Amino acid sequence: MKFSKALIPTLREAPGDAEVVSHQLLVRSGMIRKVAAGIYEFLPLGIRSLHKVAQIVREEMDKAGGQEVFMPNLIPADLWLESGRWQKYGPELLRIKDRHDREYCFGPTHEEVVCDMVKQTVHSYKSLPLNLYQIQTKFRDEIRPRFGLMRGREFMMKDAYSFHTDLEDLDHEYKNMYKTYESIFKRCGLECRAVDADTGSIGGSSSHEFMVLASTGEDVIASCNVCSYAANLEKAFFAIKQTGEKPIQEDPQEVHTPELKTIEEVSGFLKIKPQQMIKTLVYVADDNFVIVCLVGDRDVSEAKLKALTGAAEVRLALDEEIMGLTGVPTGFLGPVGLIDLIKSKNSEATYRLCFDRSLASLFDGVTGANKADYHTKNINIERDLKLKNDAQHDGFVDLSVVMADDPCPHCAQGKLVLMRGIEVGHIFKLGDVYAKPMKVHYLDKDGREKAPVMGCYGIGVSRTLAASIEQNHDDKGIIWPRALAPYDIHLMNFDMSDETIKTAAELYQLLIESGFSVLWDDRDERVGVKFNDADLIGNPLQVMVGKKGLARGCYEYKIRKDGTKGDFSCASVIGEVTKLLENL
RNA sequence: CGGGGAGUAGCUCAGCCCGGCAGAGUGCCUGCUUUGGGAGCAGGAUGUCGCAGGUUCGAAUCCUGUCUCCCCGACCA
Repeated sequence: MKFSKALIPTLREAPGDAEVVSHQLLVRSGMIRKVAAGIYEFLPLGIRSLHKVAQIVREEMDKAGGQEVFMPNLIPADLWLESGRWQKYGPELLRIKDRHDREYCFGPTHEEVVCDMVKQTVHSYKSLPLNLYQIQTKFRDEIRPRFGLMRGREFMMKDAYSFHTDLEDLDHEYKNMYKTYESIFKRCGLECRAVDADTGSIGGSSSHEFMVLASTGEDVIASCNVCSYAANLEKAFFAIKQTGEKPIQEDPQEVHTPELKTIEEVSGFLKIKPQQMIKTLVYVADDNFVIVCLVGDRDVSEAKLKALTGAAEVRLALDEEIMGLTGVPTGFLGPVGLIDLIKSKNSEATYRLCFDRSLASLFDGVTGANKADYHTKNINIERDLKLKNDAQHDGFVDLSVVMADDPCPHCAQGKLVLMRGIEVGHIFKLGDVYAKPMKVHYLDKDGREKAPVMGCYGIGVSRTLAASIEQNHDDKGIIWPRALAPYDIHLMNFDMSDETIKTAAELYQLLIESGFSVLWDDRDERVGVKFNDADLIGNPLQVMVGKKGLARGCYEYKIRKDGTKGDFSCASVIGEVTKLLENL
């Protein structure tokens, strides 16, 4: 492509609404433009790179036995009513009516449609297993789209759905997809990590996320510095430290703590560490109270709380609600005697008391005395709460967020390190949670009607593009790996003399005929302008034609990634270019 | 939805407090000069000052309403 004919509106400055570097560079390099919040158009350069990601995904999915299909993104409400998600899904689901007042939604995901497809077409175990995938635009009406392509409302996604006769076969396909995802992201040149993930509201038994490590990532992952353990913060847990401390065995003792409500205030006043305190928080999970006790310096994971209670929404209780439930002002609650207190005060309320695993290694703790302005010292879990100091005990549940340096749950030596990541892929074992309500079934060998077990596997195609830039850029612009670059070669002529232009034109033809994709900056611009645009756009290899080089019988080149410059003799250019591009 | 901020030339933004000809830089067009890392000179085009209403002789500027966008939070396969 000749630059002079191409629509490549590069910008010197990034638009003010672009916050993260991938968004800034995608806009500045003329790849995308915003049309509305979270909705972007792809210009010629952008769509080339997007297609590269899609093509890698397609090739690897096909290699893994997937079959490409294409489903509508306008989906009749009937299908979503059948699965029950029409009611369950919130305002994130964009609903629309046609001229006959029939209801539809824009597909944020396609379990319903693919189930319908399989229901209509598969009737025998002989047709299974199946892995059907599509690469298509999704729409989710996100509350707050942000960060350009990283969290758009409309975005390109590869979603795959597999159907199996049994769980064993699903396990096999899950591993197959896991490996396929590793190959896909490797081919995209991304440093990627698979982590244990929360299955969230989609349900199912097992789930991994594929995370691109980047400081601008929206997710936090915890990983072990010794073994391979890695998990999303929503799911990560830690090993219980065996402190070796023995309880002093003194009797619980009330201490006067006037107006001291927070962990910091009380621990400061009593000159103890926050780790020595038992924090007691009251949550409202849908319409029920859940009282969570955990070690003072830790935070409750609302994701884990949701998973434990099955609630759709959880929030901290208001001060009035806590007073109404317990009669104790916020800040002075403690687990000892709390249930009796609630029973006497408020027999109507539905509530639940949970102890986080972090408490399993706590001795001689301090907690609220369940009356205003008093705390209690010398609380021992085993003696005073009748819970064993042992995380395996039923009385403890996992409700806290891990912290940096927590001991790894999988190996003896490791500590957890926290880092940020961008979720580019997610794989799930779904089981029959969609197939059952959608009445998908087939006949097995014995002629019995059965529901297939399903897996589902997503890749954020447009997000992968953004993630690549987050991971590969410098202050000049994008540094594309060759696999995703819009063009292999960015050709420039240094002057507009007849000889230089003619030589450049011949080289341009030769490179194309040799199978390279070439963007030729043939504009009558100064060298600096061309270099700056070339660095901004970030194609892996720049090739320059100019009088000085030609006088030596050479073309010049620069490798975008590391700035290496050099010459190749005009005669051997194809061999040299081939060699250089092999490593880019 | 709560809190904060912004909408003025393609882009970045000034002007608004204190009402009085619509601005700068960059980009764009023309010409000349220049040409190895965002050149110089000269000339030129470009605006529903987000939208609607109000106050006023007069509104980008003051008032009211509204829409859009951004940030933080809540939310989120």
